[in-house]
Amino acid sequence: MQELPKISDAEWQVMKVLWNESPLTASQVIDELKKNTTWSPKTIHTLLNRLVEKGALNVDKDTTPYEYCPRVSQEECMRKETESFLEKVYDGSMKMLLTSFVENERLSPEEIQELRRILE
Amino acid sequence: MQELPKISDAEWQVMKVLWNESPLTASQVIDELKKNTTWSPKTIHTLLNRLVEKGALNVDKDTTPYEYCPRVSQEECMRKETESFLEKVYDGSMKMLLTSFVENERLSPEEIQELRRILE
DNA sequence: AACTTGGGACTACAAGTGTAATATATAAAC
DNA sequence: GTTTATATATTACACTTGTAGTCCCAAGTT
Repeated sequence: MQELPKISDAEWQVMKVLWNESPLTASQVIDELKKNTTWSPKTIHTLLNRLVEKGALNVDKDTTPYEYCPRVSQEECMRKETESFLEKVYDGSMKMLLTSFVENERLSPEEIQELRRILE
Repeated sequence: MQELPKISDAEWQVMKVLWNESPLTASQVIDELKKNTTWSPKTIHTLLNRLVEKGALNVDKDTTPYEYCPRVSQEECMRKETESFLEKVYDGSMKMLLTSFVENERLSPEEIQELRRILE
């Protein structure tokens, strides 16, 4: 696959909406984001456009209004973000992350159970 | 405790040096970072100063040369970074993170063993 | 004492980000 | 068809970040 563009924090929220369901028009994205943010519609337009410029979204200009959909896979973006986060904060060590998570008691017993199940 | 300042990617590398050992002079930090980066000493000075402005580092100006040491704990910064990363990428779900990590087979069997041990 | 050098202060500067406002084109309503 | 709303494009603007460069001064060097 191609280069993964760098997606900023605010942009991630937009991408998540479209990864969840697409294609969507700008207004649909705006409606969806109203639930979790206080962003002005203009702001969301800006973010959509930036994401298109970056190659993270595709815009279909043949429809009216335009429709947007992701051009990069959520899995890959997650992978890349996770990697750079782990590298930055935990020197790339998932073990350290989990350790500090457990030590800080940020997991309920049920969650720990679930995690162990995942590791089977 | 006080507000945790926002520490950028490059700044994290500087902080890690000082979390590892402090106080250190700028030149000592520079020497240490030479191992992992190609940054000019000037760049590192800038980063040190920014971190002082942000309140992440303390500088002792009574010594010559100045000595720097962290004012914020690594644990807290890790916690905060982890939280916002998890929120941004995995909707706050450690379970999703671990799941996708396992599914992508980014863990060796030994690592999985270790992780399970941690979860005891 | 003059000269050089390393440290520190201040300055630079473009790209990226958060957060929009304004202007224009187009479609819907009347 | 003209007005009105809506969608799209263009512009704004301060702050952060990466990445240094320049200027000045005190401490050693000759």
